[in-house]
Amino acid sequence: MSNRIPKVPVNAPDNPVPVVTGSNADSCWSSLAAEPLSNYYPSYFGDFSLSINQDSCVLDRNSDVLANQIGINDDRERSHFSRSAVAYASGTTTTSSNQSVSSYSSEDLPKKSNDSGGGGFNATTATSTKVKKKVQKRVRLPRFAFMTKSEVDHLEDGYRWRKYGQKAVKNSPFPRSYYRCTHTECKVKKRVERFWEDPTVVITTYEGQHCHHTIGLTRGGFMSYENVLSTQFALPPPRFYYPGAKVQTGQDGSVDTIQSIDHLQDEVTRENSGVLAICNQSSGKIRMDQGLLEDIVSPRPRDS
DNA sequence: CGCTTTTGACCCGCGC
DNA sequence: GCGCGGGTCAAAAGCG
Repeated sequence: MSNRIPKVPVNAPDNPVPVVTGSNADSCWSSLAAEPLSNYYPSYFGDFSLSINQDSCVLDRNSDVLANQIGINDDRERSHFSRSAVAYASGTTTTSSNQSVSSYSSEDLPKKSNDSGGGGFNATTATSTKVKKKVQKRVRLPRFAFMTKSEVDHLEDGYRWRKYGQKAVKNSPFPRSYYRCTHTECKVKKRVERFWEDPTVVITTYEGQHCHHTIGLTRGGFMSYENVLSTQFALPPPRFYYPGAKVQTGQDGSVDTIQSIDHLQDEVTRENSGVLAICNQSSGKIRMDQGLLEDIVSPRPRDS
């Protein structure tokens, strides 16, 4: 991993408002492109660059490159990807083994040859580890990340997650939590951490692709956006909106401020403004407007 | 009792 | 080669 956090942000904006926004993705992207502020936080996100302007904060990689990396070849899908991506990153192979690909996780690595227990390893374990090194290959699955203004760290997204680790992050007062999907054969992982520059913002990073559907309705009764993405990773996550966020509501580029979730939902229903998902700031629940599912699931080109 | 979270130790890659 | 930091493991503790 190379996501070293710079000790001091260079030319950091005085008051960044790190929120993903923009009801019109094209204009959102163009406005960001006009003022790429990624060099404010160079390499902070490793595979990501970070773009911040007054209204938004987006983790991004070049969408075409990313589309290639995650295997979007169709122009139509690529277009959709480009329009609606919040942040994507792709995995990189970092070792030299020519064995078959495996991700660096307990599910994929050979199990320890003994179970001496604990997080510790005794001499026997160390020996077996040396053997394992020869066949071990470290690969990152495709990842995407997004930032959400939320009071709760772990946003409910319709899947069940088991926390398997927590680490202090260098130069950040906030720890990073590691979650793994509880589905038996699913290898999707997720990292959750608070943005060190703005503690009200949560950075969520998904890695991998669910091989199953969601557990259904969440406890709050909201549909997960991932429910409709469950079979295809190569689709972007929705953008998240919260009270106070600025969204472009007019064709002329006019910007409004979201007053409340209900107000936003109203706007979604009435104008089909392109808002894809709403993150309830206090509960952290992601609410899906089912009328907009088609905006998320790009129509697949059909031969017939 | 089964599942989840916590937590300290260990592994691994990378930069110096 | 060594140290640092991110990522993971797995026993113990917590919880419903």
